[in-house]
Amino acid sequence: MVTLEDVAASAGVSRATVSRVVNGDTKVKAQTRINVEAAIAELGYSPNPAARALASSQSHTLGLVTTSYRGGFFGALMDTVQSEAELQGQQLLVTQGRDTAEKERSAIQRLFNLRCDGLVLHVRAITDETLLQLAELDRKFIVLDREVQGLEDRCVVFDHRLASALATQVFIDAGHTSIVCLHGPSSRSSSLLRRQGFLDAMSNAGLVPAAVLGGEYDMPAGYQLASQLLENIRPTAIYCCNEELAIGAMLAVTERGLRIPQDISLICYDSGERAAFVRPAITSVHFPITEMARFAIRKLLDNHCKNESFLPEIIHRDSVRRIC
Amino acid sequence: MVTLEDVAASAGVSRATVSRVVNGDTKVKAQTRINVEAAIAELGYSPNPAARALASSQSHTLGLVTTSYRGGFFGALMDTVQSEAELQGQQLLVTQGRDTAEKERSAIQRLFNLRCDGLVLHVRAITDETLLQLAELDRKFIVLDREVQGLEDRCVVFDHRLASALATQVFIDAGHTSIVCLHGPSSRSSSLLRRQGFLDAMSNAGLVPAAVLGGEYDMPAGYQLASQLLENIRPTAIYCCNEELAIGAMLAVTERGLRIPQDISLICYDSGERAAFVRPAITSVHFPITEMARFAIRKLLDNHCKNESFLPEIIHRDSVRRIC
DNA sequence: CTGTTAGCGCTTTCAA
DNA sequence: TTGAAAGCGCTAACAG
Repeated sequence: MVTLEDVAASAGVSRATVSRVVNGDTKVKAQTRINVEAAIAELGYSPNPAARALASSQSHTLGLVTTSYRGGFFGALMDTVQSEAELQGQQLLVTQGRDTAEKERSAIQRLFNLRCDGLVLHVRAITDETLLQLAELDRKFIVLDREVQGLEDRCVVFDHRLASALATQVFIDAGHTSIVCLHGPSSRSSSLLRRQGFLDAMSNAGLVPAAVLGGEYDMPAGYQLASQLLENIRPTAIYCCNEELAIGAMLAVTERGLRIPQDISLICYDSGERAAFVRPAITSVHFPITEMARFAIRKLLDNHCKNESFLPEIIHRDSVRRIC
Repeated sequence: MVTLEDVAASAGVSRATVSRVVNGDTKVKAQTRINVEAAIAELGYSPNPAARALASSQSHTLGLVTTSYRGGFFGALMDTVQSEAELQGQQLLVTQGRDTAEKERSAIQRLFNLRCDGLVLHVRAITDETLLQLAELDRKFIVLDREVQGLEDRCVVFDHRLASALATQVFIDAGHTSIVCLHGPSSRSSSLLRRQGFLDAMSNAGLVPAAVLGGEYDMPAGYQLASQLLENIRPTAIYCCNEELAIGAMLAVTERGLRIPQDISLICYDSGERAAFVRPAITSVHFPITEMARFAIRKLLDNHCKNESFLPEIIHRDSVRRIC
């Protein structure tokens, strides 16, 4: 491997000067810079990150802790976070928490031991208290999609309850009265909030839910819940708290020879992964996780970053029928 | 941050000794080891990876280049590769190639510039030639699911053609004669091989395909191809070259009021992500990508690793009906 | 079994 | 605007 020293020798300058041009320091004579750059190109020099990290005590490495790697949601998250990190000249280390507090804690610990400059945390199991402790240790991190009391300035949040209510309102405005809600695990607060938003909108409209069923946030759950539901009742609208649930429900609905939206209307919570790509395309409330992730990275690297707020947005597609 | 030196001072030994116990060197007196370990625990010492990398010229970092982050396949790949890497005490840097040769090349370059000790490449667009050149540069890498002429010892491969033929044979053995094949993009060789395997089995059995349709490897494509198909013909069996395609096809089939497997049987190529989890569970040929990925990491770290071969396996589930 | 001693390749004062 | 020099925290011979 060619080193700074090699470049310095080849360009006839000191190592310090090469370091300056590599790091874009302005105090270098134009001609010197040109010479050095030529030497770099000729030798194919690329700085050794370890040496750089050791000397500067900055690893230029960010960490991301997620709940799991499975599901479309993760791909989108990972994609955005990494693109943004690279844009800012940082590398990214990713680790999954696998839904237990202990694993999340150790993942975070490991990433800090690896000397990450900062972490984006998309975690569920770990307690607020642990997060608070971490903050006191002066660790740099941002919490994605979770509100931690006392750490508001480090949280990038979204109003799931409002978003959910808005989505439900679409059904109500279209004249539906027999509406069911399929939601995720009660162990997740964002899941509870979505369910609550649904209930808000219903009671506001003076409506009683046809049913409210919960399970995992995956396709089989959607399929099963919807199947079980349709054995007993025949609602005109189903609201699904994520995309996987919605696709599972679609399968169950169509399997029974019912059509969407002619017989049953559908709306889901989405992160832009698949709702738009199935047929019929599903009308949804957009959960701007990618925008939020991008903002999280910016915030991590720039302390003066002003807080941004993310508003729910309804995306009208083809899965809602208007009832006269 | 506490350093080796701090630990050495606290334990009353030299830095070399601490380094020895940290690295599991055997030549340390039991009592000394205990003292040092106590000091490490007390001080909460964790080695600085940059210093370690600089001194040893080993980064303990592996790289993974994938085509994309989207789709269930990637999550599974990433999950296995990372778990295995961690098991071996390595971290993992992941980058996506995004399906262009140029991006794949630069991703690989970047990872090597970052001083990764080795790379797992799951790439499509880059040419064999480029890979060959890389090998001559003495870069350490393993190519996943692709056969490169002259680089056989660095490739972890799977016989897609055979696997696909085996899957098709299941239909044939069950008495089906009107079989269609839904395959992926013709730009991918593994996609072509799967298609070819289907044709092999059909012609072996003296059967003519009811249809052979190709498109993207995703759910919308599966939905569209199957819909279009069912407008015109009514086969008794559909073979899908991946899981997404199969789920899209299921949607189209059930939407028409047809049942699986009563009216139409289904088999798909799978990587263990979803075929087992939809209803009915889809009979499939298992593509052991996780096993292959795990092996790739081992091979990367152990040159004497003997080659392993991965055999296709049929997993019988509930989507195939026997025709008398 | 343990300590001493050079570096690894870079950044960063401090002078010049 | 440039160079000299002192580390950053660790590993790896080499002695002892």
